[in-house]
Amino acid sequence: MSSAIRNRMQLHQQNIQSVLAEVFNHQPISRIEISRNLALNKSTVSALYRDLKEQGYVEELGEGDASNVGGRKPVLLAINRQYGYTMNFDFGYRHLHVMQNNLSGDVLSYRQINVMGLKIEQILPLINAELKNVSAKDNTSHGLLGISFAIHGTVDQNKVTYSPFLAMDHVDLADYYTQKYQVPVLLENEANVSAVYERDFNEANDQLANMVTISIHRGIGAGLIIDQKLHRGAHGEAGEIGRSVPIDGNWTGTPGKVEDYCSEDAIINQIQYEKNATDMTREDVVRLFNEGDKVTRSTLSGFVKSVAGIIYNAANNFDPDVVFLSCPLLEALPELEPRIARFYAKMAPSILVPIKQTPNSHYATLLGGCSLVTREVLGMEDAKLNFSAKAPIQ
Amino acid sequence: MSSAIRNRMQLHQQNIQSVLAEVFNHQPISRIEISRNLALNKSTVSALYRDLKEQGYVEELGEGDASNVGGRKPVLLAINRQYGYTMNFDFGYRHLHVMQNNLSGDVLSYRQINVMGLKIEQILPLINAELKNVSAKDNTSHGLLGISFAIHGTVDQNKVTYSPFLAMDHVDLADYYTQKYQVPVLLENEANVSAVYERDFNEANDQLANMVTISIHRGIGAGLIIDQKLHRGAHGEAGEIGRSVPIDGNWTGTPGKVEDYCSEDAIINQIQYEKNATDMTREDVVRLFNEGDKVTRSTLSGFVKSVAGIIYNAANNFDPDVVFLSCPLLEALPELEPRIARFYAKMAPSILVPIKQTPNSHYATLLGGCSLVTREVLGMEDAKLNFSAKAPIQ
DNA sequence: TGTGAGTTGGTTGTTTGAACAAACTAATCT
DNA sequence: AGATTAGTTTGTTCAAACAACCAACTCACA
Repeated sequence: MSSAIRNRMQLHQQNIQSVLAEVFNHQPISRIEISRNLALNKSTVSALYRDLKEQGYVEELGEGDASNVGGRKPVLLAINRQYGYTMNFDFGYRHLHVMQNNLSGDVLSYRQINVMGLKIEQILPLINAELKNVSAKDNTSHGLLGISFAIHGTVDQNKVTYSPFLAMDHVDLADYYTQKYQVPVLLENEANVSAVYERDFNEANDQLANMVTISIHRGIGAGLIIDQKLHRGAHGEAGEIGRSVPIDGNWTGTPGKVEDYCSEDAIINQIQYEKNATDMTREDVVRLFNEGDKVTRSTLSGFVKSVAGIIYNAANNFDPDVVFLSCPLLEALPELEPRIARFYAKMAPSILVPIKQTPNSHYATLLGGCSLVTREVLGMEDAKLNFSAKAPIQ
Repeated sequence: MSSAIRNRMQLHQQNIQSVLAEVFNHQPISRIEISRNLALNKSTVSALYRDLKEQGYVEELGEGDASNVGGRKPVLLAINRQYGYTMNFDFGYRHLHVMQNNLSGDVLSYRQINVMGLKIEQILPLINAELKNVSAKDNTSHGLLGISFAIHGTVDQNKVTYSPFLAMDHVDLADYYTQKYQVPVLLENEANVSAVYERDFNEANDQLANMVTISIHRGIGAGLIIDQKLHRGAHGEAGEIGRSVPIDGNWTGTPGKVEDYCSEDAIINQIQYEKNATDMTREDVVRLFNEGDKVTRSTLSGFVKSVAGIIYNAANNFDPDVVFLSCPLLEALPELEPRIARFYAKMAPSILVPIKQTPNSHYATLLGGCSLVTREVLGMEDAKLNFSAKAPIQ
């Protein structure tokens, strides 16, 4: 309760934020419309907007259309796309994904950089070069505003606490880049930013309070949106569903984890093993499947059942409005999705949570990071921001 | 964002609520202390308190001690214990538990009524008699303020959606008692109210934002406190962990659920089966265990391992600050708890979530219901209320 | 033991400032 | 011209902040 607003000054600050959120979510929008949406007097909105404009976050786009029964044309307001930009990174297994976004979340540039087999010490110079390169071309008023990193592992207190595929616990990314650029730097788990993406960039989810994004890459993790907020847990480990063990009444010793049976890695390894092959990739699996290879087909049948079970368990644990799957393998084999849905439907007794795919999972990851760091830049961590509303390019 | 405070009237209302919450949480408390806690001017607090007093929720208890360096004695304020009372029920398997509480959550009376084998139609008259009886003895100013029911099943929209042990989907308790008494009537899942109990009645949990209460009775369910709020899920089914299925890569047909292996019922049935007995109760199991019966000991060893696994999975899913166990069987056999903790510690790689027992689970259930309905009476659903702060009985 | 300085709790009357309301200007339509 | 809508200006409102006060206590010192 100590964060609740109590006096007029705090009320004023919050109302400024509300106006900014309205501009963000409904741009281009007129003052009078904001006034109606927020139930604030139009003169109040005008005053609040003046303050915002002094900060530089917003700008006038020109006049809109007048109502068809006469009346003055409204002046359309929008987020200032020339204010600055954020840089958002995703440490993939094979590629470092890099995205540059403006304050409104529009994609300014996107690049993949091959980092296969590189150590973090070798990747850092590539990141620095990227930042330098973008900075040189920049002509915004405030330049770099913030940086986000999506981590395939767990993050606590803005530090990597577990990173199975890329050793990086000896490098403090947040500290390093905050020192270097004096801007907010944010690390977040990859499943978590995917979940944030669905909340903030997908207009279809506007009214949904609870969402689970199940990310199946080299490991398995879930990003949890609960009551419109990202639930990180006490130590940033909420949604680590890949570590779950079976409870079947008769286990001895250390039981196997979900991840051991149905991560993308586990599936590829199993097929590899049964086919006596080495160095197989996802593309090999997709090819084998499409060629009708029996071993691959049967392994992926098991995968389908397991994923259905994982969805069922997640639905029982969190009871979300919707479950998203973020899985490149499933993206490449879209025919598996209805089979997963069928298996899931068989298990669930009454309530069926809709299952949807998050297309282009790397893009989603980067945009989720963009949302988080943009919020930090604007000081709007808890506001409802809809990044899918795009003002027309001028 | 439409629920955010925007104008002075709403601000005023919220500040009144804040003062009420301060009185509730720190009673007996003086105006000046509230002023300091809320960072509101003392004259403002005085004015807000005057409003509250008109409503009747608060009262003056008399003067407190002056500071030891001199100064006027403070006037101590507290929740008006004579304002009214709430009635809180828990449908146990063998007993209907009934508790009467005042506005501050103090227990005014508690009774168990044998309902073994009765149908809901036969239980309703018993509830009505109880309400009438309490009402006759009452001398508060506003009498009955609200009613809560703890349900061993799922609840959505204040209606029972699933109730395995007591058929009650044909009775609308909320509708019936709201009509009859014109007060708020609240139904809630038993694990959920247990979780609310830990949040609101256990001072030790004051700073903890995330808690999981695992309730192992005839079934298994979890109550989730996430970010200090009860997470019910989209359909009131969050935390139904008893329905989880094992993901082990090779299941066929319908897999068994957690509940089938390690609910109290499952354990009793298994021992019963292996000993060729009938109609065993928890007390029989406890006796057999204490007598050193081999079958019972070995079955409970399996139970211990399963519970450890359930805790581990819950910790991975929700990453809470603490896990509570609410289980009469474990309460009766306290020596099992350290064994559960040991097994859990073996599974968890790094972060160990503390495990605690909720003693006297029926009491906890009733008090959790009391908290929820009291909040509704006061219109303070989302405030942080600490029911463990008790003013001295006058 | 009595008095006065210092301290704290609480009230009263005044000021402040952000939201509001009304009257205004501006710009469109029919 | 009259109706309608967008936005500004000017003055009002009212809840919180403030300042000055009263009430009631402690303690030191005579």
